Amino acid sequence: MVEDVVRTLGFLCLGSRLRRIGERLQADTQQVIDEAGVGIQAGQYPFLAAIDRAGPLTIGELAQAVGITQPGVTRTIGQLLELGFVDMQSAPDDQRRRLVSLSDKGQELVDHSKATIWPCVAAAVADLCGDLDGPILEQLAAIEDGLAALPLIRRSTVAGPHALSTAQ
Amino acid sequence: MVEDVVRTLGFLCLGSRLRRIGERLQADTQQVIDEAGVGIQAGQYPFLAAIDRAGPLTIGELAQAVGITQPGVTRTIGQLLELGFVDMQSAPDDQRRRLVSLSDKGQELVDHSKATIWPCVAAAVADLCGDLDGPILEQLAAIEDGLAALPLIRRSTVAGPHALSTAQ
DNA sequence: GAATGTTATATAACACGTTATATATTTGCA
DNA sequence: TGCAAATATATAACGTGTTATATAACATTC
Repeated sequence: MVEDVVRTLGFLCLGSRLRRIGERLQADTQQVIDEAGVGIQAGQYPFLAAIDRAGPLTIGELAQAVGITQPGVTRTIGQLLELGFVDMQSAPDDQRRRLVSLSDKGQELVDHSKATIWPCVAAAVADLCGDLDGPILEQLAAIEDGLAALPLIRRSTVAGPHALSTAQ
Repeated sequence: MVEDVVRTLGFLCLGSRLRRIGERLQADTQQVIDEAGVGIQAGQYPFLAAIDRAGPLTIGELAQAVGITQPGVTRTIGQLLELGFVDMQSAPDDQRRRLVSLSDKGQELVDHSKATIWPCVAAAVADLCGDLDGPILEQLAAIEDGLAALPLIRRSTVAGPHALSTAQ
């Protein structure tokens, strides 16, 4: 077995390491979402949550809210438009701004998710790292080891269309 | 100003958040590398470091060492081959395996980096988060705030070809 | 020892972030 | 008023991760 250099190098590779763990966590979260039978990508949720919390937002405001650049927002909102979860219209006072709002279908998805998937994911992640403390490198090691020992989806129980096949 | 939903949602968006911080850290690290006049990508360093530490490694071993999937390794090693930092040859006993080793130029780069860039990056990251403690969400908030207050490159001092322009 | 399965790497297609730049609208000032 | 600058979004090109699959070499089994 080859040593994990990214872990060994510590602070020097912290960027790579955070990315790597984030990708792993998002992939695991995606499993929970798929399990619940919701046809959406994990990375699209923050956009819907932002609009749900703040009301209709422009592309630029969404970029601030979600913390990515404007072209990334434009693309993801394009997908959510295709999927019918959001609507977009020009702001009446400024034709450059596009106001993005939740469609009925989008609001339903958010309401359903708030009641089922989101608490489960949050609880599973909290189970993974909620009690951790101490230096960040040690916590990250614990998170990686924890995910290897028991993936996120095994730490959550979502009631959904496929619940029977996964309930233990 | 719009609220940062990814931060607000806490454990629910931890994956997105780790990715986002990791990307930011890597981009900041890239600035330090560029400043030092080394023509390499931040994400390529762990590959060189792995071979430096363990000796020649196969594609599969590199995937383990760096913690990404095999196609990702194949691509990055292709780039490092183009750049002349590594050599690749089939293993004598098993023609399927490709042994990747540091070229003279690659070994020089690693030796130089070990003496200059790497300690600076590690020190800058340690300055950012070395003294942190407590729950991970709080530490992540401190890291994001810290980067916004003083980017990584302002926390490091690299002696390099452009040192004059950046020394304070 | 030829067929079959397994393993290691390469390639293709895609996801989703970035930077750089184009376009459309609004703002501000001579 | 009309034109230059600023702002908001869209688009293009790229980086780097993923999964799925193809290919080549080795291992096994009858």
